[in-house]
Amino acid sequence: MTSRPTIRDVAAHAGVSKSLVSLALRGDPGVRERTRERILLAAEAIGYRSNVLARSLREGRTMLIGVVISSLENPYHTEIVTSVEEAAESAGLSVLLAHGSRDRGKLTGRVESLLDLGLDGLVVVSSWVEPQVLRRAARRAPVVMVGRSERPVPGVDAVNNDDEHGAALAVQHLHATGHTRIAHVGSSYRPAGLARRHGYAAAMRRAGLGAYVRVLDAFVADEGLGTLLARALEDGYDAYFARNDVEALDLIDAADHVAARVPDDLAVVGYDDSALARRSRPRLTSVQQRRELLGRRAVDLLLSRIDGRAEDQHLIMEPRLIVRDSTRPRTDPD
Amino acid sequence: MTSRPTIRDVAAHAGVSKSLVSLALRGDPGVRERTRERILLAAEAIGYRSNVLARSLREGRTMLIGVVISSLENPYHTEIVTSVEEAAESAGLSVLLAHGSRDRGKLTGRVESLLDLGLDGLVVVSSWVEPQVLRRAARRAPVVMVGRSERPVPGVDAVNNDDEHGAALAVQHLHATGHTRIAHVGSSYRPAGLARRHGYAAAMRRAGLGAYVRVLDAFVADEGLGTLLARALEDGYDAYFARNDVEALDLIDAADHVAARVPDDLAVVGYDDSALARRSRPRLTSVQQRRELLGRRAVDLLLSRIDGRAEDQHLIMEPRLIVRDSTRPRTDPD
DNA sequence: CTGAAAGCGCTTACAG
DNA sequence: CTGAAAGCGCTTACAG
Repeated sequence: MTSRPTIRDVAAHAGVSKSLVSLALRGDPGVRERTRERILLAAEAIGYRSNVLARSLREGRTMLIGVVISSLENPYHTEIVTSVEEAAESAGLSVLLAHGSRDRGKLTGRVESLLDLGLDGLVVVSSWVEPQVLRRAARRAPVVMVGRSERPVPGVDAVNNDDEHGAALAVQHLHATGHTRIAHVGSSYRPAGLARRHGYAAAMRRAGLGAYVRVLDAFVADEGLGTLLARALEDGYDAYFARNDVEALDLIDAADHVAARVPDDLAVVGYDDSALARRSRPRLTSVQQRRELLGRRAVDLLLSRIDGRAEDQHLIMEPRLIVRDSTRPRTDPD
Repeated sequence: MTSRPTIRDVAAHAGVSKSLVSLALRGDPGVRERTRERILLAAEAIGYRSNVLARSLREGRTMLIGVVISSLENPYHTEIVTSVEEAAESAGLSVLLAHGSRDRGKLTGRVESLLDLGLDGLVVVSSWVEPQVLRRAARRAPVVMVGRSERPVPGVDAVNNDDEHGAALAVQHLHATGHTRIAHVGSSYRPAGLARRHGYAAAMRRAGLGAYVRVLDAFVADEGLGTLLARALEDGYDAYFARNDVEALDLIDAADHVAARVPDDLAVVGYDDSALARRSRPRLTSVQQRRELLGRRAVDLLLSRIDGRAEDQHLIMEPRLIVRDSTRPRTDPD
């Protein structure tokens, strides 16, 4: 709280010049070991900490990257944040986190203010950031999009989960465990939701189940999920692939209300393999995105861009299926 | 990405001096309106953005505060973060968020690196930050602790939830809905957990139920919660107050395994009123901490400390009980 | 109302 | 190996 000691104070305390202190602190080989030690001790003694602002101003880079997420309430996103942080840390970068509390305008504001800080790069883990905001941002610093944006933005790198394939994994699993009437639960028209829906329909057709394609979309139907489910059950649909874990749990809840049991009466597959999936009853079979990889790759892209790469790069990561209790075990042919 | 325009570029473009640009940008009344407009237009035209680093270096304050949380996975904490942000924003401060992913050493590191950035203040929403780290931090910038730290730290302000009272609310509610054998579920020896346990025991005694005080502590007992619950049910315990929502849901899960129904066979009260409480089955009765207030007060404390307040301040906020389906409705005397 | 100057704390050539 | 100097981009007195 009392005014912070500077390099000049260290110099005075160690009886050397200002610049020598700087050299010693950053381990320049041209400083005699004994001198260096004396300086380090002096710094320690007066509680000196390098002023990051001043250094950044001088160096022209901050060693800071920003991460933007829509909301802290989405565990899938926060896990990606953690993996970005780990990768950043091992590259010597610190991470500043900003979120928009599900508010698009606020999100834009947070992006701008992060950039005003003079970040070295930005990782966006939110499909809600508008393309033109991304575009503008990319003119100020390298930007990597994790997940889909509303549309591809030139100048912005991306690392994506293969949502079509994730949906296919779910459909294949349900099919292999004896189901044919497999419905999709999803009321989102965001990029990821759409990709999963398309992936579902395509996988159904590939499995020869095109005739059974059915989407429970509470938004379009303007009916409760419970009503939609009851009707689907009547029609013999005993398997459901939900757009994410939350919708999967909502479905299980609805099933409970009509006394249908999971997985005996209906099988359910979620998406995201979130903490919810692991702790729900029954534990949820779910498509898992490789979060730790997504984060690491995002930082890689940032670093190579900072190093001067000019062309855009888009990475696609393959998800995998985690089987738990909300679907039947695989039926061995006998 | 091309080198950022500076105040000097704006000056050249508008045909005025560097300092005039600065004055105009910050709305100094001594600049003629027409001139100011011309300068603003010039800034706009060349895409000028003030360099926050340079300004902070000059001004000696960053208008940035840091918020530290243990982990992004705790929704109770992230909601406080959001409320801190809102309060900070209306005071013209930006928030930098750091978390420790449940790792104590990492948490310390994050605190240090935030402070190295020259923050104007720090809000700590984690009981895991060590007292000596808090102490050291408080010498560098104002620090406010939200929630309990392991012990009070001189120089650090605090805003707390009244956990003893929260526990009492739970006990009173269970008692008022016809229960007398009320057990506590909690295996945490962190500050908040201890306070809730003490509050529970005290409230039981005040209600004349001291003889029924019983704690299901899977950690000390070194037995599964299921076993502890089964035994308690045998002993007639039909009401449970859990240290937090997660433990409450674990209990409901355990009850399910022994085919005991909530709230018919046993009533359950959680703590935190997290998103989990709202979406579980049955919806959980839970003690709610006033998150939005906690955040606002924390920022108030920071601001008054920045303004020079010297003495420490500790605020205590009262929680309230949110009644849902995991406890019986209040029994009207008839 | 306007311009030249100093300085925030740091790092990096550049002479010694 | 060491010291004096310039400059990162900004703001604020201080003269005009």
